[in-house]
Amino acid sequence: MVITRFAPSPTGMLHIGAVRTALFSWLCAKNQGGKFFIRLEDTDQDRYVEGAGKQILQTFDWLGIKLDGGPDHAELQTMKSNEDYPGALESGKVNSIAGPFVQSHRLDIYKEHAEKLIELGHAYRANESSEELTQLRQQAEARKMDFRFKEEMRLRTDIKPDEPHVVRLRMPRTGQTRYKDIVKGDMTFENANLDDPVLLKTDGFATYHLAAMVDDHLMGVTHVVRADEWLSSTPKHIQIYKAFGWELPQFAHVPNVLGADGKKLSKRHGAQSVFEFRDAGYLPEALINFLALLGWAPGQGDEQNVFSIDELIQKFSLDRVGSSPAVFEYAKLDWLNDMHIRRLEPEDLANRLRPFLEQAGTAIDTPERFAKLVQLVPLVKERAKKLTDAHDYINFFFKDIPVPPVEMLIGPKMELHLSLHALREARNVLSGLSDFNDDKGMEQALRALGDELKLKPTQLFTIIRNAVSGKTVTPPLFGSMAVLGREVTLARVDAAIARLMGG
RNA sequence: GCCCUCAUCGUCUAGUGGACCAGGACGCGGCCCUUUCAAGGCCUAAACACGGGUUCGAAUCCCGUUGGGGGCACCA
Repeated sequence: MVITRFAPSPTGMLHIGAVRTALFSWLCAKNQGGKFFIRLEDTDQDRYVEGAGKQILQTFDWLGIKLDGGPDHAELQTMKSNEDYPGALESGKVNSIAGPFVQSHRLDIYKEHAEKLIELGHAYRANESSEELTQLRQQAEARKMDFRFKEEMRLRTDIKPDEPHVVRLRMPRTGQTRYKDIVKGDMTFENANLDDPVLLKTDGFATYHLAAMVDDHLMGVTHVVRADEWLSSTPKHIQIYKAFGWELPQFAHVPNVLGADGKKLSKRHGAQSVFEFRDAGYLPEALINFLALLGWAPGQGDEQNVFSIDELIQKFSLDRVGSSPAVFEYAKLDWLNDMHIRRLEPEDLANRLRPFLEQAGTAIDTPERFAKLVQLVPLVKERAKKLTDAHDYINFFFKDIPVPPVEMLIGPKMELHLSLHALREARNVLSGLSDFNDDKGMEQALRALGDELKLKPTQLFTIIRNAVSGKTVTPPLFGSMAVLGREVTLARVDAAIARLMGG
């Protein structure tokens, strides 16, 4: 059984690059029919940011990523600040992965394991002050040497368990640590280049190195999928596993996501959190599709670009993840968003559009209005790249429009009186229509009128469009009038005729 | 400074020694279609970072250079 995890620290908004790492981790598990869970790594009390845990859970909710394990209400409520979130799992797990999933709830476990390592001779207690260590490091640097803990520091046994101290891993000083990374390939590290990491801090909290390894082992993680920045500490982690005599998981270090300038993604590159993408009108399906393509491609002659989430799960594999950093570019995201918008069923799209329309000032607050929206959806889905684009196309269906100014009602290369005449004739045709819902019939009739008046389609239709919508850019005219209905359409045409007569 | 790592069109990528004068997608430009805006169809431009090897033959293997990214904490 494949088990993967995403283990962020609640130190702020989940970065879009981190989301991609999480996505790969999740896809890896789901592709194998495995499990995926979230663990909150809140072992650094100083960096903790209130509300971050909640936001992380919310992020996965919005993305539609279901967890097989994660912090539950009880755990969330007892975090440094109450992080409870309605969408959290009831019991912390749905698939028998052992919790708790918040590291501050597992302090005893880490302590116990640190002691075990001391017993085994793979770790030791130390109590140099950070000032002392800083000084030693500076001295080493001054002599252009790499700082290493001295042997006498690594062999102390005089520190009592009850006095303040840290526990450090005693790394091997010779030989190499090797492993095969799923994305980076064969890795070799000279142990001589590595120093002893702190496992347990003076405050009793474990560091990442200890906590994450102990948890991954205890929780049965088979594939450690994490960001590139962990690559160089992997040999330390492998030594921890070895010290315990545990079977090694597979490691996969996924490369960073870069901004358009080739630098690591940061605030000045625009959107950071998925919430910003959500608010900008992106679909979770599109974001996931886009993120998946950042570093992964199906390959083997498969040139598909647009993937549903299920297709991604089916085709994804970690060993096809590239090992070089990828640049985040909005153009393709926008295109994918467009593609995914079109794939949605009308009702589904209408529901997703609703909050954006309401925010833009068009309330969809009655069943009638919603039904109208659903009717409209086919007319706008090809035109909207983002959910925020729809409002401009559809607002004139939901509210009264001011009578357009005279200039707008004069057709291209036409005179006022001719435009007026054309509009009157159009009104006659429209009012004579037996079935106003039949946009094809409507089109036929109006085209016939255009021929009769010796007007180009553009000329006639521009006048009608502007009169009926008050806009120069709209969804297809005939479908629009059909949705607008006979009454409203004719009223607007009449108002336009009156305006032209006045002018 | 030291360690690790990466390098194909502007961007995401396919490519695992001959099938590659390098394929796809986005974007760009053009044409067609067209009631506006889109969409769609067709077409064009656009890349193997550089220098050395190895080999009959290299985008693919090796070495170096350059450039990018990451790491070197009682942070994760």
